[in-house]
Amino acid sequence: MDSSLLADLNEPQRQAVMHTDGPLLIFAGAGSGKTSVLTRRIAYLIQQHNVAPYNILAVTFTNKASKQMKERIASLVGDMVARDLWAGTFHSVCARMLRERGDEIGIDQRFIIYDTDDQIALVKESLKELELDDKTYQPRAILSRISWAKEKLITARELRSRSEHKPFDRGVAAVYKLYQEKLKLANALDFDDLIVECVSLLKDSEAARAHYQRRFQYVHCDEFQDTNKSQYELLRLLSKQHKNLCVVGDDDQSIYAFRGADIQIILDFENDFPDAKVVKLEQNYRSTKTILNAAYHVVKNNKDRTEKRLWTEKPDGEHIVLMETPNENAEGAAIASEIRRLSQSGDYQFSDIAILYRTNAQSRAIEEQLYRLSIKYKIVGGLRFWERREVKDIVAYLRVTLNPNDSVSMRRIINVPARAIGSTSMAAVNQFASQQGLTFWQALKRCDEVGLPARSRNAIAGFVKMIEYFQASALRKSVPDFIKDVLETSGYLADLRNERTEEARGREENLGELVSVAKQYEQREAWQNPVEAEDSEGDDPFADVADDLLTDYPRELGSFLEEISLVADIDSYEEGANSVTLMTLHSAKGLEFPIVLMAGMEEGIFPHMRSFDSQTDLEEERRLCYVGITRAKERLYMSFAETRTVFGCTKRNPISRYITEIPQSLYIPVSMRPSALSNSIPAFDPDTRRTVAPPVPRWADVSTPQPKKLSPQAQIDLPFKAGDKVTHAKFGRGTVVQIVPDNGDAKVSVAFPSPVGIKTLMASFANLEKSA
DNA sequence: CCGTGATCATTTTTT
DNA sequence: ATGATCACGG
Repeated sequence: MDSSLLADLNEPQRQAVMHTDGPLLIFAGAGSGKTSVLTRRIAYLIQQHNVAPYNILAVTFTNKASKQMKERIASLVGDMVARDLWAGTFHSVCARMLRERGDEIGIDQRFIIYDTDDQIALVKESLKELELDDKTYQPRAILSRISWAKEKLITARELRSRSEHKPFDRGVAAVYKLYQEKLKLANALDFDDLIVECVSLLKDSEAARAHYQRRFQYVHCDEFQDTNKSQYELLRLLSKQHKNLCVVGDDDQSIYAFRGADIQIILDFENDFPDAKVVKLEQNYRSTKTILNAAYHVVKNNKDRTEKRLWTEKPDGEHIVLMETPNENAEGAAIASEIRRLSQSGDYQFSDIAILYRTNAQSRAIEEQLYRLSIKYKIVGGLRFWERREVKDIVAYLRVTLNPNDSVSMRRIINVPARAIGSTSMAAVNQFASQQGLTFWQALKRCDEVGLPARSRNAIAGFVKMIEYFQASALRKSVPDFIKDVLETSGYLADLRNERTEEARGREENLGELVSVAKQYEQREAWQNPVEAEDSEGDDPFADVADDLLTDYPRELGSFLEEISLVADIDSYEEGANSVTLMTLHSAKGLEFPIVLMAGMEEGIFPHMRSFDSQTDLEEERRLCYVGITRAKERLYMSFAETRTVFGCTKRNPISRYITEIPQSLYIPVSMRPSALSNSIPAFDPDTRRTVAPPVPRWADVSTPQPKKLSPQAQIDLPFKAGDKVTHAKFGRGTVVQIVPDNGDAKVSVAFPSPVGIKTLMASFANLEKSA
């Protein structure tokens, strides 16, 4: 067994695996086999050192990463053994510890988790109560400040005391305080609280501290460069007794400073743990020399990094292709046609290809062009399922059923669908509640005592009755059945059906999807978590909550809600289906693809405008670029558009500075544009931030040779010409009258039968299909 | 109380 | 461009 665990490891990797006792810092460059080392190390502990899996903790940032880790460890040591290993995200680990032991610091273990929308709602409420103006105190800004404080373990009180000369922080501190009270009242914790409260638990409860410190003989943390102060504190507390803290990270891939990740933590680790062993993994097993070279030349421009350079035994590989296009539609078209070419060559499948961009908004133009060429794609992120209105509404019903004191969810649904409980009634009930010192829910139940017209009182009484019915229903029904019950009984579905719009149809479908998600959950749980499962990472977060707390408590519903509170976009990403993957550069971290296309390599897009005035932010963006480049195994494309329409107005962006940092010998510029300007590729002048012609233009032709003057049709690849019959989704069949080129797109005039008449449509939006 | 229309701000990244 | 919020009138 020993030999198989260590067999195919290189020397530093082997050292990392075999250094079991004492703190260990592994600098793991991109593609250096980091996950492999981490999983082998854990397997090694179990098999060679007879450590019980129960005594090992592995923390990651995404569910996907932890799931993957569990699977890989299971394949090394067997399912039954791996079951007892505790592997999860920071948030899920903390949530679980708080469910087990939260009562020791006064947390009701049935707490629910508030997401960003809920948080915003709560901040708005607080602002109103404090009579603070939401223009000077924008809820988002307040919230991010509160979050900033929590990540640094700064309490409302501390924030206030250090805000002497900072009027904004004074306001924030006031909101922070009230916000926390409201959370408490709703028996809710926000994302940051999960960590913060867990740290409190370990600090303030002797018993809990002793329990967990004894238990966790070995603590591991993946993506350590992304940890913030509170998370680091948690790791230190957990590993304090046995002092076996193993962290893996890469300062060059730190891209989450905006949400509190502190790169300094990994850089200071050796100071905090003077006896730490440090291992550097610098051999890359993923990318070609060209790609690695490019990545290095970009990231080396950062000042705040430890110098290191990855190397590989792989060949030089293909040149990077740099594509210039007139606008974002043409960029999408160029990407799409290149993807088609690659797949037709037979060397690559769609699933080998990823398109990465800085912001989600960029995906639309690309999607349209992929769709045009019938290239299958899937998107990670963007409009998320769990954030859709209808889904959130129904989830709010579930939450209220579980916990009627969840004020945010209550407000959300009390009049959705409309049941004649408007703001006047709400205000009255609210006032009554604070007068009598009641919760909102208690006040609702006693609405007869509120001075309201009978009509309103009846409406409220009906609502209260409905919720009470749901509470009973939840106890005897399975989660999916219960959700169906809610959909019907609340009238939500009926309301939706009445709308008879395309949009409502879509919403209805999403709700159907919600039911099937619940079904899947139910099946998975039943299969994975036989009733006795005690400490298996079987994901019933209520497994350890004292039984007396749970009488009359629909625990299945509770754990379902927990699971869906902690999902990330990337968690739903699965390899397999043969389609191109589109996602943000952030989501791409940790993944790899034979072919990567990075779109929108322009100043203002990437680096994003918002980072222009901060050196730190620009360096973070640069690391993001590094992450993007190093996702590629074989071929890398970068594209930029000469003009781009953002917020409805068209801008001209200079080429990204990061491209200019890549040695010219590594890439081949390609112009997808017929205009005269295309004779020179713009180069970035760091002084003026403008593009200038390079000294020696080096041109290669596009894969399919382009004529000097491209007809607009060919340029955007329209499958029809004047005189052809086409079909439009709304207007039906018509005849193309005229095609006028329009800056990489085309205006197409189509004659439809009356009463529609002649319409002029933008080709890229109209989705015209040629018909016989 | 509810729906409509106007105005407005918004878009970086996410557990 | 799109979506959210707000003011007004039914």
